[in-house]
Amino acid sequence: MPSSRSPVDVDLLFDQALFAGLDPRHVQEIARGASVVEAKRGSRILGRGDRLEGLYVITEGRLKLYMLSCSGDERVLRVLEPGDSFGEAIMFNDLPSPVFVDTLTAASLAYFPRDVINAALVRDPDFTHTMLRSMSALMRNLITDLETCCLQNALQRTVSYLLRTAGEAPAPHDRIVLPAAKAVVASTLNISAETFSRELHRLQEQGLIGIDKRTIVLHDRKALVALAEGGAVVSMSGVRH
Amino acid sequence: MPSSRSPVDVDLLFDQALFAGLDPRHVQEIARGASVVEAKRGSRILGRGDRLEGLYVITEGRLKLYMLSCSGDERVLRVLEPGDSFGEAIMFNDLPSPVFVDTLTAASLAYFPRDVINAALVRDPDFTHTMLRSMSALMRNLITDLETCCLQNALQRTVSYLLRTAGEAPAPHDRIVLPAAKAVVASTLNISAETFSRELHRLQEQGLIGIDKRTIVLHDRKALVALAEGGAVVSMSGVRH
DNA sequence: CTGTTCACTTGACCTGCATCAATTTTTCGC
DNA sequence: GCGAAAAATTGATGCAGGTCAAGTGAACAG
Repeated sequence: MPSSRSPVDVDLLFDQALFAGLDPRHVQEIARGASVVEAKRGSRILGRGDRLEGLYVITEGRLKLYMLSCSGDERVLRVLEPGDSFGEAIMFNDLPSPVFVDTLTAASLAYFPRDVINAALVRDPDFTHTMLRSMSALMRNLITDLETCCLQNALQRTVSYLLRTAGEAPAPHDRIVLPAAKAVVASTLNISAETFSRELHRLQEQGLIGIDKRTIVLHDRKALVALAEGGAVVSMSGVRH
Repeated sequence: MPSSRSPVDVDLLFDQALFAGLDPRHVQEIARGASVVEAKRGSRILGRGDRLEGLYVITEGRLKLYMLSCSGDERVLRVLEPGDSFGEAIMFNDLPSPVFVDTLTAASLAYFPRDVINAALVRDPDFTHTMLRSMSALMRNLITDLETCCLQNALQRTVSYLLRTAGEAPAPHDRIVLPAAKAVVASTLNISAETFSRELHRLQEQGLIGIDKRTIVLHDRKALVALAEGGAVVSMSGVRH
């Protein structure tokens, strides 16, 4: 694994969710024990079966966190972006990783050894809470994933994804840029790239969205919400056939 | 929700995973803030959308943690048994619950208000670590669930479940008793009760397992492992047809 | 013991989506 | 700007597993 001992830029850490709002002196202390990892596009950062003695926070670039079936097909769980972290679960219970993490683009990560994290947990109750909240959010996401992939059909999954992605920011946006190739996003939704493409274009035909490469514009939120909840399209001109 | 202010039996708590190995005085302190909840079979303990100001530890009985699709079909995520807990994720990030929890049998639970947990976290770093490890284990389970339901077919899911359930104890056993009705277990595996039944009986025909009501005996671990990994049955007499 | 209800099994059928295959479009190195 | 590789689209086909339906066995109240 490409690694470096160059110190972590403390200012950079303040921006990251895990450290936001903490006592600057504590963050400084944590930063002292961290190191920077630079990786070029397509590198494996973590493999199934690997053990991990710390956790990573992404400061730049994009990675995919995924599983492989024995027959070799890949299921992407999540596209990781700056501010996201991974490795908590593996680090805390000291078991081999069940997932792979590869870079999708050149990326730079901050690595925090277990001891540094543990020391910070003892030192700073705020950090403990942030960590617990962060892990709670991850669990919630996993549950949403399960819900998506067990209780919804391909159309609903596609629409839910669009709404979720659009609605995340404090101010919900109507313009989405897919964080990766359509095939990767499709895998996240546990559908084939072909089906994903078909569903998107069906939505476009119905006038509910606009597609331009990886940018998608929502034209009719109300109708989309109805679709996600299992209703048929009623509004506007489109009819499901 | 049925509730009671009767004090929690401290000795009972020592047995629970979340409190095992902790300083008895700290456990005592936690117990002081807890209350007992008794519920009869079929009660709703937690509903989707509910907020939760604490977490539950099961001391007796069995519960199902599940989701509902908008069309009303149910997907059981986990059957909870004594020693298991739920509510952490909801409590820590203070968002409405995405899941339901109902009792499958009469049950008794210990309820720990958020403040009690928070105080314990500040007081006792060991508890913090236990909590983090426990949440890590939950995340790992969710990932396993996703893996099961996205990357394996019905046969593999069935076999994986049998092996997982049999292998859990420190000493792996060959005799499994299903924790609930077959339909509930099937839902856990995200397959229909009918398919689950068919797969089990196919395994029986091949001599790999024995079925007696809710008790299942593994006859040929090696062959089962091979099946779970996607290979065909080679050993013994059985041939997949 | 008897009727009723629930759990489970088994068969027949059907559909949503994966898969395969063939283009077309976009991206990107040079 | 050109050519090759990667990404995306679109059509045709097949099948795993869901659904429906009927039947059997087990559990349980009275």
